[in-house]
Amino acid sequence: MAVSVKEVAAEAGVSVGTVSNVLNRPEVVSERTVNKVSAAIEKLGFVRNDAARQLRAGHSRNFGLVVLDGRNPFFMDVTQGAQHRALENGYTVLMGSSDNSLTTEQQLLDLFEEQRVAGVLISPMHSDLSRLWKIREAGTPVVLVDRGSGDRSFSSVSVNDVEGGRIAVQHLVDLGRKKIAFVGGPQSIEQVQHRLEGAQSVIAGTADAVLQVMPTKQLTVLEGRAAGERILAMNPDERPDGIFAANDLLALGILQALVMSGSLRVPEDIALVGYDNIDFAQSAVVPITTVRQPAEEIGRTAVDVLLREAEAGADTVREQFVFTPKLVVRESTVGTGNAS
Amino acid sequence: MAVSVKEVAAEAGVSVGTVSNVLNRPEVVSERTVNKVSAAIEKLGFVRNDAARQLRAGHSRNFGLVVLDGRNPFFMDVTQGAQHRALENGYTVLMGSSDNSLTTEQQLLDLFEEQRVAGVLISPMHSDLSRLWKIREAGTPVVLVDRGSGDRSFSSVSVNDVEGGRIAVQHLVDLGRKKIAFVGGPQSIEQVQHRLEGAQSVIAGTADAVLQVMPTKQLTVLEGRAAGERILAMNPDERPDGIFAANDLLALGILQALVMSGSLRVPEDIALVGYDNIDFAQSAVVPITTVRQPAEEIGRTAVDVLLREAEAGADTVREQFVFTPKLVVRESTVGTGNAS
DNA sequence: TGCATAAAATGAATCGTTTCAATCATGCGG
DNA sequence: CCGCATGATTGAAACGATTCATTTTATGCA
Repeated sequence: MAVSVKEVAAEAGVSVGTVSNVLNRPEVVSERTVNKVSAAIEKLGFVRNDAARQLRAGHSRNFGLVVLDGRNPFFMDVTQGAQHRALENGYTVLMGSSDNSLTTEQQLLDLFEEQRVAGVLISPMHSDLSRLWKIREAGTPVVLVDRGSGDRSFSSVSVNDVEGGRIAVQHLVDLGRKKIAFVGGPQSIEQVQHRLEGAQSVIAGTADAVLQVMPTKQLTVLEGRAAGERILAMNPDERPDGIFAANDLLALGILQALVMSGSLRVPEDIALVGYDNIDFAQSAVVPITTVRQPAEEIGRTAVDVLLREAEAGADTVREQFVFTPKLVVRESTVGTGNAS
Repeated sequence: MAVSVKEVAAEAGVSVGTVSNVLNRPEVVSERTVNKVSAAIEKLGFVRNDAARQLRAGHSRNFGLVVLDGRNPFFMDVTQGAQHRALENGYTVLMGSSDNSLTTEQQLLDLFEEQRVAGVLISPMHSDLSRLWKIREAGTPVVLVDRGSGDRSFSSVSVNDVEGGRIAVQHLVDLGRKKIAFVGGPQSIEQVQHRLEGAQSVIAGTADAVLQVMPTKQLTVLEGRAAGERILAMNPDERPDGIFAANDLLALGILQALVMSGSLRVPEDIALVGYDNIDFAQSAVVPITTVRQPAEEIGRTAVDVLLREAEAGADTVREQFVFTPKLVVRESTVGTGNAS
């Protein structure tokens, strides 16, 4: 059923080696032969078997990408960026979502190892990177995405999350909000941890300001809604007047809860800041002030770094890219022009 | 660098065939040997080379999935559903987005062919399915996703888009809206075409009702915003009082434009219906009435069908799944309890 | 203990492509 | 017309897992 080089060779009256050369280094074979072989390929509908190719090569031309949440538009954008840059260099990207599950993360890495991916891009769930060390020792380059590598032992492309948390909460404080809530979790996610640290640093430096941490199990709209309910149920005098959500999905959920109740106005009663600047943040009930991360650029850069590591082999210099986040101010903190 | 069965065999003091048996049919090998081999595998850190495996097998354990827009949450949900069901059966899904480009669609299919995927799931861009015929003739099962197969020559898992368009516009008409606009495109996308047909059928059966078609180049928030601007710029007496957008992203964009202008209220001046029921539709400025498609179930079902086709080989009965869409009413058409 | 039979283990052949040392053809200067 | 350099082509080996016909070992029974 499947046509192989052998049959192409027979059809064109040349050897298999020549067919392979036509495929991979046409410059070393005479024009007449190229034509003959091309015609045979066309006629028989030959399609190269990638498995055989990579068996010989020892590795594939795929990169493996593990993100924390495949449904979060932020990671979709990262993926998009990575996919494009990879394609430009003749690679493809296998994307998998760990979905908050360590088991799934492991499974994906197992899969990638079996497939002998040319490199791994990962936004790891926690700080135990031992598995990633093993993978790299086996010869597969690894780049951390959206997450720095504390001791610089891995290349990484990330955003300064502490700074992001800082500017978010500084913005709230500048608006006169003193009772701030940080909504986010799990703490095991380093990004969440860092954003919280940034928030705390602002509070520490501001008189009268207090921060209460409201943990969530995940970074989803649903969890956000639950957090919103909790805020609504609070005693009015302990209720925050400013909320910093660890990402936009949470913020969206919180906003939904608040708006649906009708009893608290955003931003008048509670100002809300999210994180990521996903497209949907600006089309929310109340457009959400957020901290922008250059998602596509992160994806592109990560692939660039990976390509360099793959090129250089074992003795690579690790690269640390850290982007600086930017505040995007919208109505969820400053209100609309007409409504006070 | 890479450990192969041969080395495992040496370490365990058995033959390569036995190692393979331990890996694939442990029931035929004695318990003692299984233990020896397992220990060797553990010790050497052996990871099966999938390329070699699938070279022998003749095909991989991957399915290829081509969606129209990888950033549309609807397709993300379809992908998620497909991925889960595939994983349950020991397969993985390679997802690619054709991004409105025929060339990209072709490239993805080329890639999938080279990778010898075990099956193709595709939401094709247009009605020329000749390429898909070829793929199937080469022995790879193909299932159409979110799109029926006119002549039933392919298995398909889809939603009745004509019905979807019908209930959307019927809803608008029931609310007394007579000047309806259909926003969507390109027409080459069959889903768009069908939703429009459904809309037209309602209009045809309703006295005084008129439908104007506002074509878009893509189904994105950005295009939606542009369409919204066009509506704002219209002469008030030719402006529609009801809009049916071909998907939620467009609806979101339209809503943004209308709300930002401040001169037209939704739903009082213009009622708006979207399509897909993506999560973000309900957290929009004005929560959007929409037509729900069971995205994850579509993905899951598509994989089920593909598995059956792969199982059955050439002489398969084609299956046509058609889900019925459901209207989800929100404030963008009926207003809030308190306002009006 | 011997023998028939079942269970377990073996290893060579296979999948399709790429690589590379070896061979063959071509053209050119002398 | 020969020798040689250059270019073109060849074909066998290799990649690593799986398969299966064959051989070896174990088990049960008389």
